[in-house]
Amino acid sequence: MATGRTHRPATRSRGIPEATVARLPLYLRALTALSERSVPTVSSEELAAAAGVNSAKLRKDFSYLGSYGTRGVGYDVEYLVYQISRELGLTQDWPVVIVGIGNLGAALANYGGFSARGFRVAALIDADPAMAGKPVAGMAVQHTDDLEKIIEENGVSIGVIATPAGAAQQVSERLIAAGVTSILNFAPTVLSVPDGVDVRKVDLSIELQILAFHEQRKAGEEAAAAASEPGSAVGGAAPAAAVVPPAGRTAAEARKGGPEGDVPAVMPA
Amino acid sequence: MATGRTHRPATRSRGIPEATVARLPLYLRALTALSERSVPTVSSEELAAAAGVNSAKLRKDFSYLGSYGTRGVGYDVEYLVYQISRELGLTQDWPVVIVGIGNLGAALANYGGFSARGFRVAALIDADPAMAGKPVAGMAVQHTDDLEKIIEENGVSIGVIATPAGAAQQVSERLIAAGVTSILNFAPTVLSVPDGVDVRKVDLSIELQILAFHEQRKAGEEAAAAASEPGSAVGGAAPAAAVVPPAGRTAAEARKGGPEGDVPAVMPA
DNA sequence: CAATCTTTGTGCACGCGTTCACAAAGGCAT
DNA sequence: ATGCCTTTGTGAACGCGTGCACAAAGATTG
Repeated sequence: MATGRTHRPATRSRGIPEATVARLPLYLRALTALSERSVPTVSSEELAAAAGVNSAKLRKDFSYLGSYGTRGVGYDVEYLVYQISRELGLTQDWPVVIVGIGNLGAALANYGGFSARGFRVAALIDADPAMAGKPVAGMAVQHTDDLEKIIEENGVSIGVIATPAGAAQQVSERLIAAGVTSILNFAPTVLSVPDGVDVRKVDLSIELQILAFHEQRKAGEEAAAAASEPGSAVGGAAPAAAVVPPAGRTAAEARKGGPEGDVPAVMPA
Repeated sequence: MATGRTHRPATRSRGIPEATVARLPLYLRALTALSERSVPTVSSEELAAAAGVNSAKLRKDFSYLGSYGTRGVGYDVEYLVYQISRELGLTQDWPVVIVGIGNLGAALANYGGFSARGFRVAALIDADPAMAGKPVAGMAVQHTDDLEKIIEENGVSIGVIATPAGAAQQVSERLIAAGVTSILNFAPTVLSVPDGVDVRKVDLSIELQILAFHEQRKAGEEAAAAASEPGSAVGGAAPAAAVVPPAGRTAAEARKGGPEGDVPAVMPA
């Protein structure tokens, strides 16, 4: 289609919706699996099933990248792998540093998924002098003192923070000052960074808490179906109200009931 | 406001938007920190800043839970901690099992953020017989054979999968058959589960790929600002196009150019 | 007790993302 | 070459989430 497309680059190049970008790695993974099985083409329906999304959504996502795909046939697997890789910037090599080599940092260093996708762990950095020099994932841990030097010498622009929460902000500032412009943060803190720096956060306990919310809702509905006792219906198998509300309130306490009226039941008089 | 609230429970109890639920743990963390510093009250503005969100959004989020908060003053920290904990189901104890005790599984087992939030690691399970009995995080690893028994005896409803991708689907099926209804999946695969089972996925490499996309865009814009050479502008410091497009295409290849016109430059004739 | 000041709670509008549904496009069989 | 059949690409409608802006509520001060 080298014919009628001279006016769209600006619209599309920066116009790929964030939600679509977040799904591209998913498609890429599914396509890679198909590629390894030497499947030549896939329909949007098949690929959508493999990636766990709606086929219409997948087609719209691909439409932002361009018109790859042949009507009546589907998409060429290899070609699409290449296009998505290129769009995501995976046709080049991204050196990353991991800061904070505790349990999680070590797990990340050993994680095969990084190198498989064009990411190269350039260095492991830790603040503990006792860690310095120790081999983790076949690589010697380096001390925080050399952070700036490491970033600059390796041209690192992506940093992974796996430190305790208390150290994260300071580490991020040093990383950014040294030239890092993208951060993947595993520390349970909100990082404040200047404009132009991207931060993505992964918080393991948050995910569990979201699951707990839904789990509780399921249990609550079950119980509500059996008996509609407002005081003790919530919290299926495990004993509810292991925590009592704090006593630090005075006026507000008496005034406000819980949302369902089940709080008074567990509130101390 | 204890007066006119007799018709809302149904609207609210199941009406908390998913986006709000996902932010509650964030608020909870910020509030816990304030609580430890013995701060009695916070305004929506302050709390929003601490949680890294917009204050209007925070107030709207809280409004789904009920009318906690006092106009002119703010929110009572302790009271809010309790309300959010209760809403998230953290006032009860959730036993979880971790399946797959590799680097990541071990890191999760050692992760303090779980027990701090009402989650209790009930068991560590691995398929490798050599792992069985080994202590990880002060707990003996158990073999997959006993998975069902462990789930039932401990009343586990939340499972964490940290196995290789190939084993994840089968593990999930066994977990679900044994009674688990919520799964946190770290394996890079799409799990297909029956209705009523919640799955949340965390994929470390996907997060990095999203960062790489933005990183590439930054580099591309920089380069585009300097020179507007369409063939080689993309890919700042690192050499672009380390991967060449596959040769498996015939007709489609000639027909379709890249989105910016930069594909022809790296395509083999 | 009245006036003022602070901060919540929310109605409203806007924009993004999702989904439906279908016309256009291309392969394939006859 | 023609018609049929499959699948893409996308216009349009819908719904959710976000942010603004303000009225209502309560504390506080004189």
